Amino acid sequence: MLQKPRGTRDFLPDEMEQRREIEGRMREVARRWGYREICTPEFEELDLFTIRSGEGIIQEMYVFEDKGGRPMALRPELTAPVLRMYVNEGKTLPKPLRWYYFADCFRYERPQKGRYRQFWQFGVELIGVDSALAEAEVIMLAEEILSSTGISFSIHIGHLALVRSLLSEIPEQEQKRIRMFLDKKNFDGLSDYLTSKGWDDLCTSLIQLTSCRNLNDVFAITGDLPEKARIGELFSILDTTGIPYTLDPGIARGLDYYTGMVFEIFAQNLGTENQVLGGGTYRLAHLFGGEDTPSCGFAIGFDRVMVARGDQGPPHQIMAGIAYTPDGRDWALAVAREFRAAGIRTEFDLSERSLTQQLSRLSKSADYALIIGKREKENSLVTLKNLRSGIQQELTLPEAISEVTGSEPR
RNA sequence: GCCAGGGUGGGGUAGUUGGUCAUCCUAGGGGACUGUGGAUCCCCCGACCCGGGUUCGAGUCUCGGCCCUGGCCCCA
Repeated sequence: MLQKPRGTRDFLPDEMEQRREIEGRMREVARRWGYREICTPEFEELDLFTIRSGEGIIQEMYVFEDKGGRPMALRPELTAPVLRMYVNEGKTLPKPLRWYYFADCFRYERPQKGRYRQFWQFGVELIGVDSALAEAEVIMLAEEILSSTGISFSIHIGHLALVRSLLSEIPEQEQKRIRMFLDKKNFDGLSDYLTSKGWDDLCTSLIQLTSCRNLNDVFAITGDLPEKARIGELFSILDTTGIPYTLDPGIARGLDYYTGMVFEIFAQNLGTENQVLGGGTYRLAHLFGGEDTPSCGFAIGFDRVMVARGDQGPPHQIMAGIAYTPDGRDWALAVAREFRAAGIRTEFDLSERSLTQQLSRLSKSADYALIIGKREKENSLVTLKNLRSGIQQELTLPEAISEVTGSEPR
């Protein structure tokens, strides 16, 4: 038997309805904040992804040649495509741009809990504005979107300038290494590494810095920085709004294009892959041939949010089923048409069996049964039976529709 | 790429030191039942992940592969 490709999933209706429900909540929050949806191609020229991340990521991607021999890749993420799109078509639009996307991405990696080879990201990009207020907006939006999904999470916010200020004397390559240790909170590894390089004196201050949880302590270690006022303003805005967060100067993010604020959000109820969101302030447009443009954004791992929620069952929708005798079929078809026109989910019996059997089937899935036979047809009525209470009544079609429409989901 | 544990009908399971027709529950289909449901009874459907090896004989032992779950690495 054929199997689905490793790391991919099939979704049955029960799961799909839950996913659409959560996706819808995320879209709604983004809409209320003035963000509008965009869409980019499922695959792009390979260069788009290697320009920024190097050739090394090729082995983590689905790469192929098209029939013209052009190197292509299924998108492994959406920030680069969105910024490519901005450079191509968005340059002349009034700034700032508020865009969001919900789309699938592909990475050739070892599947784990909350990590698949095809996965969905919900993300926003705020393009063309460079301010503490913009950064605060993005963080607040992230908080509100995740809150709407009902999961529990914690927000960690950092700024790359903080660690960088202590490393100004260190060559770029070694800085990167050090940031990796800090990001993982691997202090032993850090200590060994710094000792081997003869920079022992840095170790204590770096560890102290990444352990700081308020700005005064941070600046006591770093001293004055050019970004001090900007950082102070960001956190002061966040404090004003009362949004819960943890200051975390150790956050490094994996990529070089981040320039300032960086933040990550972690969910409870997940395994090792517990990060559900990552983002920050970055500059990417100039790499794709555009003007140097400040941007800020984040991406949510949608599948991880769904894992963190757990299976809560699909949202209930009122359903009516139509059971009929052969004499009533024409009238039953008309009734079904009217129920559907009124927005009611309505299933028409296809078994052509006895009423007993039709009702038996309906009792498992439907909230209401519409029983239609010769009598109903002759009087242009319907018999509406509430399958939960067992109460049934003969009604006109409009009466039946308003009875069903007015009922509450169980 | 690495490590550990797994893979028996659609879902969940039993299967002894290798030895009849591979167990049970559930789901699904049909019937008893052509104007009133959930119950009951009966019937049906349907599985040893794939391939090689050992053996008279493999669901069971062995090797390789595939896939699943979790962890490492990585994480744009």
